[in-house]
Amino acid sequence: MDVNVPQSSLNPVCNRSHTILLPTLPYGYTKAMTNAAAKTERNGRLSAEDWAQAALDIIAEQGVAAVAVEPLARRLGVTKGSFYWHFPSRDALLVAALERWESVEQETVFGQLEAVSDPRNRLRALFQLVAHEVKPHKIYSELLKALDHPAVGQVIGRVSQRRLDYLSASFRQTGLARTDAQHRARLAYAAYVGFLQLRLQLHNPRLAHDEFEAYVEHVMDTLIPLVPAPRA
Amino acid sequence: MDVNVPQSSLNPVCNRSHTILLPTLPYGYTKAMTNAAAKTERNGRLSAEDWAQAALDIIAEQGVAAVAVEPLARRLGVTKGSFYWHFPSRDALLVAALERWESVEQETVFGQLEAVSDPRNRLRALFQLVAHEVKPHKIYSELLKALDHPAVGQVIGRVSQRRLDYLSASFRQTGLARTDAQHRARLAYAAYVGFLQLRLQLHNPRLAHDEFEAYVEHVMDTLIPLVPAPRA
DNA sequence: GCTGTTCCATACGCTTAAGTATGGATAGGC
DNA sequence: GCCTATCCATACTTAAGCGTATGGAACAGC
Repeated sequence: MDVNVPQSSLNPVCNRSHTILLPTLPYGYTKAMTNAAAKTERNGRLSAEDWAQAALDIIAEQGVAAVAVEPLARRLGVTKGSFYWHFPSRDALLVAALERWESVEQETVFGQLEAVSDPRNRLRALFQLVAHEVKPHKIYSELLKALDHPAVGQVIGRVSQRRLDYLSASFRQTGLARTDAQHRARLAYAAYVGFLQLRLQLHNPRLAHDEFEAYVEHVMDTLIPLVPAPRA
Repeated sequence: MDVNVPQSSLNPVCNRSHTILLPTLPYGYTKAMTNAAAKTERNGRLSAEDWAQAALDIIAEQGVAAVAVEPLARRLGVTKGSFYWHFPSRDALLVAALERWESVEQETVFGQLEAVSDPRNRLRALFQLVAHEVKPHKIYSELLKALDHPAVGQVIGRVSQRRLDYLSASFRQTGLARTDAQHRARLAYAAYVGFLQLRLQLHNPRLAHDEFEAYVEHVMDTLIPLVPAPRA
């Protein structure tokens, strides 16, 4: 019936290790990615982590809806017979991918800011970080679009709450009253989320570089309070 | 082969007029909706506008991806034989729905604010409007999630630009310099978009009413500039 | 070098949705 | 009352994608 030659007989290993290395790394998964790639380099087998990482790559590129078993299998150079050995269902893969993302999300965004002691400078550093590293927030942006899915909603809820708490604490340290700090944190975070949505596909005139820098400066000046009492 | 009784022989007209009236109106389409309902009441036929409106309803409820021909046909009490008489493809329906939305979007949000002359009060009224009427912005929020689709991107681009211009002009009238007004408009609009995303599914503790009002007040105090020179 | 576990290919059935073809129903003009 | 344009139902075909069943390849341990 099938006159096609099975592709595994054409290139047994090189194919999948090729397709796994091709896509640019979405972000801080370098360590885990190296492990996966090394594992894939050693032998042609895949692990559940490889599938979860591939799912995250697809999410970053095409959104949660694009996490489909057969396309992912093609991308990894295998068939879905492989997938259903590692996972019982497509939903289980999504959950695993979300867990993987949540576990490494912490240190990638907020971790490198703990060195800055002054809260105002820390907030400024955070704003600059967010403004210029778009790729890291691609997954988060796509997950926001898929909040309808219950598993996504739970993860996003936890992550957003942690980030809001972090922001709130930083604003509190700048001298704001507690409720003001909470409200300011909400406002800043909403601006962040909206920025993600509006930037990624709405950059038609593609905001000139200098103008964008001025915008970020304006945001920081507007949202980060001045010193409470200069104590001259 | 098919032992099922054709549903059209069960209730030839009542069915579709029933399903068309059941869903709560998403927002200001009452006039057009009444026309459609009346037309559907007169005879059992549908128009292209009925299909476009049904598509908008589905978008508001379940997002752009849920705009599918057969589910919509079931909802309207017809089969897809009807659809493909009015539209050549599913994509054409989407485009028609987007055009319909864009054409009525103007006056529903910004139209009722032209009475307020003072720019600060107008901005405050706008913020209050946006904060408390969530349903009208449901479609916009869903369209934001579907920016990948080119047709959606174009419409959202135009609408967002108009809104940004409106905001920018209002901020300009409060005394801000032109670039500051543009940046403030961007910031306010990003906060609006992020608010939409975070509110709809992220209201786990469901922000107490009073706390939410205080938040809105905080946002207005933060983003709306004070009078430039009180001229006492 | 044999065995059992691990991983994967192939082939299948099921479901949903897009689109096409064609004939039937209905309304309105005359 | 007939006739034509308008609107819709039915019955296909095609394409994806999820999930299952089963046999085969590859590797580890001994």
